[in-house]
Amino acid sequence: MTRPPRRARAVDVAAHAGVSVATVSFVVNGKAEGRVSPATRQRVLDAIAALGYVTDASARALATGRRRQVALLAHDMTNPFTAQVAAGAAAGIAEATGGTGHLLLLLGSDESGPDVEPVGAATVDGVLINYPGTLPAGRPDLPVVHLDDPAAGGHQVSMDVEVGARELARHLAGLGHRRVLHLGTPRPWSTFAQRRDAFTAELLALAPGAVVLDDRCDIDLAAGVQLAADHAQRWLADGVTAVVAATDLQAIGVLAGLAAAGVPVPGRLSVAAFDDIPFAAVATPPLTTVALPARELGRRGAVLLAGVIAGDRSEPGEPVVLPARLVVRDSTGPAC
Amino acid sequence: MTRPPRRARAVDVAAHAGVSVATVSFVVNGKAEGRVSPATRQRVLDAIAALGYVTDASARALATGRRRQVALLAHDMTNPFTAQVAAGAAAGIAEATGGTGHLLLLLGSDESGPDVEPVGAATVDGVLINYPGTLPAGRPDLPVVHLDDPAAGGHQVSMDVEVGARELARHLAGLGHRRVLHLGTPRPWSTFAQRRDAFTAELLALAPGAVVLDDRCDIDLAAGVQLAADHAQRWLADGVTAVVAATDLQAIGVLAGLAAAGVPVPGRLSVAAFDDIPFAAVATPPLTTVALPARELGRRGAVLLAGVIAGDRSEPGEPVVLPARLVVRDSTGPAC
DNA sequence: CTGTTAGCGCGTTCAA
DNA sequence: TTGAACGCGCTAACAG
Repeated sequence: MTRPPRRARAVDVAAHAGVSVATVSFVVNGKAEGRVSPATRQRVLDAIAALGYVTDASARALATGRRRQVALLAHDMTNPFTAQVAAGAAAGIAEATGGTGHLLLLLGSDESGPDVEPVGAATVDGVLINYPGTLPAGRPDLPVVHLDDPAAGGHQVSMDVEVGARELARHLAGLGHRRVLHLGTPRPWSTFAQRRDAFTAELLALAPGAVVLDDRCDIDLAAGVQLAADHAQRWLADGVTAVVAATDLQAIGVLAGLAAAGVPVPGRLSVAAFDDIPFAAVATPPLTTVALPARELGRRGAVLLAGVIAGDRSEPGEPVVLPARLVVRDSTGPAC
Repeated sequence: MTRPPRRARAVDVAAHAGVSVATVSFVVNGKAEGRVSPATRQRVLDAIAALGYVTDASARALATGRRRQVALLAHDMTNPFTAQVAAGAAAGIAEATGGTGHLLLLLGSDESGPDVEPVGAATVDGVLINYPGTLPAGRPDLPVVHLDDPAAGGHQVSMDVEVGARELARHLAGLGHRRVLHLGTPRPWSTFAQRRDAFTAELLALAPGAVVLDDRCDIDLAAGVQLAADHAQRWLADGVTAVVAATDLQAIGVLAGLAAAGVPVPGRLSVAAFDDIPFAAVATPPLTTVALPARELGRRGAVLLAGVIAGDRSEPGEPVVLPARLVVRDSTGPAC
């Protein structure tokens, strides 16, 4: 058993400061108040600095039962939206624990979906879930916060996707669009169903004769490009004047595919989507999209999770719903 | 001290199977061969399944000295290139440890830079570094692998950025460009310096009278847009016919800024860069860029790190250098 | 082939 | 105000 060379341990600090390990523990954990004299405390602090002592996370976890780690489960962190959620979650964790404390652990950085084994192994105190999957059994009461999954029970923070979808429907209806293609995804996420349903309902309400057709492709650039290249002519033949994608990534791909196919946007076809990732603003043409606060989603989720872990609120309160709003840019125009 | 309700422990499994904890430990860790009879082994396996037992990661880490976690230090995983590196690293870790084992821990998901505290706290067995920063003291011999940092010592995997840069120089020189603007970054990364120097050297070698001007901006879309909007006219006035950015992100921003300013690309100005993130292919016009294998960089780095941790090779061998190649698309054309 | 037992480093109760 | 001692769950010598 090769073991890394010894770092300073609490015993060493204790010896160096001429106190017991208990005292060291107290000052390290901020429980010195009324238990350790200021002078002693300082001696311990000096010893810690001198020895470069850092509490061993594993030992502490074993002793306290808290890992100081939380996981963010997502299916693909290569997706800009997910990356923003993660960045927000990291910020939220730092914020909620005072910087020093829990840290963020990303699983499933790939399309293959998260490896949830660590969750079962009690590597984490809680989980932020941003994909519809199942947790490993064996940890039934692990604190969990669902992100952007309105259908999930329990603690959750989501976004007012419906409001945004309706705003988009109004925008398009006002532009005269009556036949729009909705580009969904093969993934059964409740948020996507919600986007589609709210959009459709509002469009039909505003324009009774309107028709919403359906198509779908994976959430990635290449899939969008391919789909548009293959289906653009059919869409046009079907009388479609606008396509609404579930995500910006798909829409940006579609934009590229349409450009390659020589279909003018928004001249011949309007394109809109959801998310407002940074690339949406620099697409050609700049993409009209329902801006979803990804970063804030992650941040709020992390703060909520930290609260649940700390025991602030064990009962799932009102789900947190973040605002979404339509950002009109140049990819949408009057129906032709 | 509130403690989560008890999950099954090794003792429970042992009791359930009518064996000792040692036996349980052996079968759990795959060391049953020649020590535990197949029948006993099966009994233990059944007990594990029945009880839903999962080894506690903290306890195991404390006992073995290995955390089964590695960290990837990066400054912003919101950057598509970084995200790919991370995805590759996750795959590499899984590959090197047989899937069940080390997991990836991302730090510094933000622009603020990584929070290296966990490294000091011995939360990880090794570190993958993708930014020029310092590790916390106190862990002098922690296994480290540098990614895309040719100037770093020790174990490292990088990319043949120089070859790519020279190829780009040849491409541009062949197109008649003699005055090109190099768009660098404020960050002192050795890889960026290398990109610039190799490009410049080759261009001057091919076209003795050529001039490479300098400008710089942060590695993000908005910075590129802003810079182009502000400086495009000056660049043109200076006789610049091509701009080479250190990263695709900057270039894509520049493309958008140029479009807004009404400067035709590649008609009036050619634009090229490094990385080949997925968005480069769908930019308008599609971006000519030096493709850098981000995913493979992460994967190889992880595999190498796993090897170092396992003790396969403690001496930094030949640095791994991955190939880079120029991908010519439509953003570059003849100098005007 | 299987069981016993001593740590791993830290947190915390209890006694001093 | 401080120190001694036990337990967290697991691994791995060492006995048997």
